[in-house]
Amino acid sequence: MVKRTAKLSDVAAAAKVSLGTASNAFNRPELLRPELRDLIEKAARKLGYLGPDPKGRLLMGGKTNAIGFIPAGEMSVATAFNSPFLRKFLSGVAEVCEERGASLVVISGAEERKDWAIRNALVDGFILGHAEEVNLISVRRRKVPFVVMDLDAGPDVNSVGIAGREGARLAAQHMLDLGHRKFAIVSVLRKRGDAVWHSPGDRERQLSASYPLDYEKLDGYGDALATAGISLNSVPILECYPPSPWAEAGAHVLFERAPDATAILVMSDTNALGVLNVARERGIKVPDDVSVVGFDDAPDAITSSPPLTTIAQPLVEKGRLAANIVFDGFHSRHEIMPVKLIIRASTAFRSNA
Amino acid sequence: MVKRTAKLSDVAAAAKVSLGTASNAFNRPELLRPELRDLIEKAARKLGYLGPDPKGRLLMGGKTNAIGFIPAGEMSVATAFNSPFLRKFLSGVAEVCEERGASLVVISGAEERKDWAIRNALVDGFILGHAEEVNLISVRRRKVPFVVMDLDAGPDVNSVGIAGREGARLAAQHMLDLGHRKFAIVSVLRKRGDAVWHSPGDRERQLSASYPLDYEKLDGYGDALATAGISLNSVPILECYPPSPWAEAGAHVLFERAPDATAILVMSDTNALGVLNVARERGIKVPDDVSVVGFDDAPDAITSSPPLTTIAQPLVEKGRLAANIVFDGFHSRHEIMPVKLIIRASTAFRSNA
DNA sequence: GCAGAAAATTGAAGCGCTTCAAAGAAGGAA
DNA sequence: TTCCTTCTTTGAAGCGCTTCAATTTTCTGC
Repeated sequence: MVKRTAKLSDVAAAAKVSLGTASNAFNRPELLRPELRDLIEKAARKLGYLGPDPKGRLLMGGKTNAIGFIPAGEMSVATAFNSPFLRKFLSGVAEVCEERGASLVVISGAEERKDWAIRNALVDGFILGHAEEVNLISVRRRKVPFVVMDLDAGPDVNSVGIAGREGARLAAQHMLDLGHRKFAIVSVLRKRGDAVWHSPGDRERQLSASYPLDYEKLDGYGDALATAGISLNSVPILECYPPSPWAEAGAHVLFERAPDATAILVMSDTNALGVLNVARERGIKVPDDVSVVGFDDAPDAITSSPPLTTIAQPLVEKGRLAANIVFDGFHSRHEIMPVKLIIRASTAFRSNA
Repeated sequence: MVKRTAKLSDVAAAAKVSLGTASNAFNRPELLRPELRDLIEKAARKLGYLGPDPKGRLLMGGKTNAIGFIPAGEMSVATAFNSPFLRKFLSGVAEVCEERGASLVVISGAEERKDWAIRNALVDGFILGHAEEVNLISVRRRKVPFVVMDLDAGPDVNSVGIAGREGARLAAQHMLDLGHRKFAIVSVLRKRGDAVWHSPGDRERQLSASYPLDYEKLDGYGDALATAGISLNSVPILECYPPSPWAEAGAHVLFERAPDATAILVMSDTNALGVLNVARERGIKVPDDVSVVGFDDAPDAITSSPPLTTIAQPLVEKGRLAANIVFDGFHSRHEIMPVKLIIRASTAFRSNA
């Protein structure tokens, strides 16, 4: 005899009150006479009833009191937690969740399972790390508010991005101001894999696995270089997957194939830190021999050696904004957050060449 | 005229099939004749029906396919994401979630709201960062599997801990082996606030806001020191809240009040890194003037300068184990994970005093 | 002690879906 | 043609709770 766990109706019966009253006893106790409340509580205790099951409540048009975060592309949640960039972003999201008394659901699972998870996640809205086609479709079906990060996915889709082109322009301009003329770019490879090298000169160069934001940054670098008469097309580009040890492997490729570059423009701090480490390893002095400028201002950009010059984006604020948009149920907000150049110690005047 | 969003029964009606069949069309399509299935799909499309609402399914005894993580005590989720310790632990948890196709819910909210969140979280189980009385009660009510970290909360409660006493013993013994005889201990203050200083000599010394694990470590230090005839009671203890800038503030207190200590035993790497930073700032050379040993082997222990000697605990494995215990629905497992001494560069032979 | 207002309780109708025993159809063997 | 399988589809019973209009009880003031 498996005795089912007691439910609200059992308690109501035991206390000889109606189901509605029993419900109120737990949710709006101020509505009933104290003595009745006691009676019900007593009955509940006797039956081992532990309060309303959230599953029941939910159905009645209830909120789940949680929002979901979907990491971009094939990124695993474990990777996400380890990314300084996402960590800071997520703390912004978490702050808002906390303020609103909601929980944060990190959706995991690769490919098909992820899609299933999106369709079934018990959340009131989503933050998409980036909009993959598939996910976007599934998210749309849910008919809940959502926001896409770093990508304009259409006028009817909330998005929060940054002034990527402007940021990149600032980074490159900074290098130009320091007298640099020999550049190399490290772009972000958005899927796990070996770094991809793009030699200068090929007008049709296409990055292999990049996001729109990465192209924006490329344009921004180009904007600045153009003012000095340098064609973006003459600059080599390395696409590199940021997590360790890919960043380091990529950095080695970089130093081997572009040994004469004195200014390295990196689209992500994680990659930039990899460059710094490998430079040290190879006896290349930063910033004496080579200057490096990153992007994002991840938390460890400040503690690296040397501390990294980078383009800061307001990561925590970005997370907060995204979360608030979802909680407030907006439907077509497009926010672009400002960026700024943070000069630390990884850039210096070009040494006399 | 607000037109309610279509539900499964509408689809069934439109396709002139029973509710049950409609349900199967979406969940076990192989059960129906292909043509019927098409019919239903067509009807669904026409009505703008986007597939079964997870809320409905849930009620039918369904799993939520998610487990919840409850940060210890008053720690905010934002803080949790920024703690190197928890980050690594959580990536272990996330790995398992991913393998099992489940999501990870990070429960937030302070005090009362948190309790509400626990009672209402849509999860199949919990991992408790630490067992606070209140939370434990609420978690219990949920009648779902859960596991408590770093604390034995009773025989019927799953727990995953580490060999804290042994680890601390190793740390202190290492210092003894290096010839140190003047110690200071930095313990973990488990609530936000200024560091608390405990002078040596008071036999009744009670830490003010510490967890059982912290006392275990204290015992471990004591075990080792005893072998050298040093009484734990003669060693000053600083209790310090680990996040920045408290760690640094605490470290200043430490150096002011225990200027003659040459060996600092720190119960958390986060605090140890604070000590390292402040030492540098004050011109104290580590490990030449002072040796420091941490605990946890947080990710940044390896990149600090100098790299931190510490007691490693298998954080990722710990997260994995905890998650698996919850998913597998165990009820009284008590696991203790091993620790080991990792010698890096923050400890050295005592300089001739 | 009574009418009317205020407070407390009830009951029934869902919320949207899954499940499962049972009924119905279609197909084969005799 | 009839009986027995096997494959499909149905129907009804929940899952556990909330809500709200309607009803009943209790309280006020005179």
